[in-house]
Amino acid sequence: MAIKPESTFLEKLNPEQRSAVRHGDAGEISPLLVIAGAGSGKTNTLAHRVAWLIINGVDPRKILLLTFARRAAQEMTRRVDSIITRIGGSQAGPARGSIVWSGTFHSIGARILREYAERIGLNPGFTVHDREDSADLLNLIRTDLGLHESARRFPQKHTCLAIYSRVVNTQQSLAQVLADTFPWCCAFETDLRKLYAGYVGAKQHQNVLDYDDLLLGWSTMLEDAALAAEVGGRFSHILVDEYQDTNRLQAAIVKALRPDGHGVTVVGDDAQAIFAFRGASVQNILEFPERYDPPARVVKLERNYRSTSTILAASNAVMSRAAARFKKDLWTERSSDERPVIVNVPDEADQANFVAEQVLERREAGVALKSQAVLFRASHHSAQLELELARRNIPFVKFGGLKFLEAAHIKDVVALLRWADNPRDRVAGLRSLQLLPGVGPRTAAHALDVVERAENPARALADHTVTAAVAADWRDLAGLFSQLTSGSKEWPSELAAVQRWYQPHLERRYDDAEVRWADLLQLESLAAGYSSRERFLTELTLGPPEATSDQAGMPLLDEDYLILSTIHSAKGQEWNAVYLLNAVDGCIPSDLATGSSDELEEERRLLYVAMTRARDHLTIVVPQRFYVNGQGRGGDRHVYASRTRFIPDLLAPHFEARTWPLCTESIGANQGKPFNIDVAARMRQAWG
DNA sequence: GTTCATGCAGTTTTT
DNA sequence: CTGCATGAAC
Repeated sequence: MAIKPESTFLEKLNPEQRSAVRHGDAGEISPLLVIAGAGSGKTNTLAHRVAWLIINGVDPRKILLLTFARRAAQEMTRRVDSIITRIGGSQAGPARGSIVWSGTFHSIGARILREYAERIGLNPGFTVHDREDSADLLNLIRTDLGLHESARRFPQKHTCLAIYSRVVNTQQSLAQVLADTFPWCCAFETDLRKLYAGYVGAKQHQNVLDYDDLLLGWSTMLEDAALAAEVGGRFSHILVDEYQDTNRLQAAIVKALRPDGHGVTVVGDDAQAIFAFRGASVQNILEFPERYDPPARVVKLERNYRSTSTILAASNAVMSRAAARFKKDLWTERSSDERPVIVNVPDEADQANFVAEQVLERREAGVALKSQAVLFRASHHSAQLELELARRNIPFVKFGGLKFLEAAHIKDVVALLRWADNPRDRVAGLRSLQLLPGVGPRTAAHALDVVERAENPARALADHTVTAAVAADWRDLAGLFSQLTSGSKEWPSELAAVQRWYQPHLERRYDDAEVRWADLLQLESLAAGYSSRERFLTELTLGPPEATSDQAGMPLLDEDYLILSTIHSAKGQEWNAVYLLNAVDGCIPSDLATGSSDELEEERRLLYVAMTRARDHLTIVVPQRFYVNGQGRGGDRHVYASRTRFIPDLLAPHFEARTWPLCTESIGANQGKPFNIDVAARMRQAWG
């Protein structure tokens, strides 16, 4: 059934890739597992498979493409479209349409739940809470239940949420999760159980869902076999990217949509599993083949197109000391004499200097800033570098870490929109009301009690009596709220109205109001890209803009800028030159993650992921001294570090060792030697 | 009831 | 350094 001209578009693929793309052509009904090593053209293969299906007559509306991150989803649809227009367009006929069902598990879950809401006992107008909102709601419940008054200190709201989330995503019991992952919270099991029961009740009462509910609700509705068949029947093909980072709940969803696995393709690399903290289980991919009958066919992509042979050799060497289950031998034809470099620098300040200098040097040599990336384990590791870059006027964009949306002022504005969207959303309401001077938790809570029960929330808010001191501000807010709930204003001018109202509060609350105002303008231009308030709010929580940059806001797209990214956010990407910061024990592996051997193995994979992002140049920076938070109070907060344990001396031949600053002049050369001047003595002399 | 001052504790990675 | 809880002052 394959048509001739189409085969030519597969010619650029290697035999394994081609075989993955064409799986099913001969009528195979088994699912497909593609084990795709780093840089092996995974995205390209998956995109070609989708394109191949479409060109061969599969309705693009019946393809479900689940990816891990939003960025990956967009990239995938873009590539499928481009392949189809380039190759298939002429003979495949027009109006093939694009992939409709493409996104993260969470965003697709939200869509499905909204669509089926009425049939499964949900209110389709639900709003989605992000992690911060969920933690705040948990905190409210915790206070209501009086749990904060326990003799021992109750776990923090974020910890409570993390435990809850893990229970949901791993489908384990609370007791088990506490014992395995949060042993220090075991004593609170009973109270936590109460807390979670209250939390679930509150969410339902307020008509909000958290991230976990999007998966849990989706999975639960599929427990009904008839409904599962109906939903599953909407898709002839289900493709999952980054399968190694799915959790049990997600695996259950895929299985329930297609119990026999026919038409299911999952792609991943067990060596790059780095999201266990989120409940992901590498067992998912390891056990995938046997979970189906007939078992999945396994195709391995082992040819690496990205990195030079030396970078690949070093990365493989790091991984060779791990117990990988799908054995792969990555190889490449890109030979090179340049080994990855390990640079020893005195401390983090030097690290920042060194990287800034190297980056500029490479740019002089013709490598654009955009083709260079600095990677690090934890978001704050780049703090010093960010200062140094700003000082030298080197533009950069940072991925990972604090999101644009997590900034207090953005949350303020969004909270009001969300509250208007769903007046029962208590977290949003409390936040909005407390923006008014003189309104604290008590006043806000009382008002909300009234508003949420009212037939007409806007009216109730306006009629609510408050002390004279806040009456004027209250009236303004109530007026705005009524405008928002009545829908008298179009999107996005609704947002503009909110901003106008918010501006004086912003100026009162923050010293750096100007910088924050610029962010709000940013938000406004972002908002223009969405068709309605509801879409804006949902999509914003499920797929927030990923980058934050310095105060100037995102550099213009045509500008050149350096990439700063956490290793986690760097997944799936590649750059010509990669610098890895803080390759020391305590950072990689993080000293918070050395508890179990599983955690340790994940840290090793993290290093592997970082190293394999590099095409031509890889520089690993090892500061001899680095700053540690919360180390012995009063004592020296710097610690002498040693190179990460994942690169032991044994692996030294794979790297070139360097020290920086190289040839220290004046100051450096004399380091430690006393100069011929005693400043203290001279100062004393000045006074007699 | 709100706000401010104080002290103490925790501090990764993301949908 | 920040966030959170507590208690005292407005």
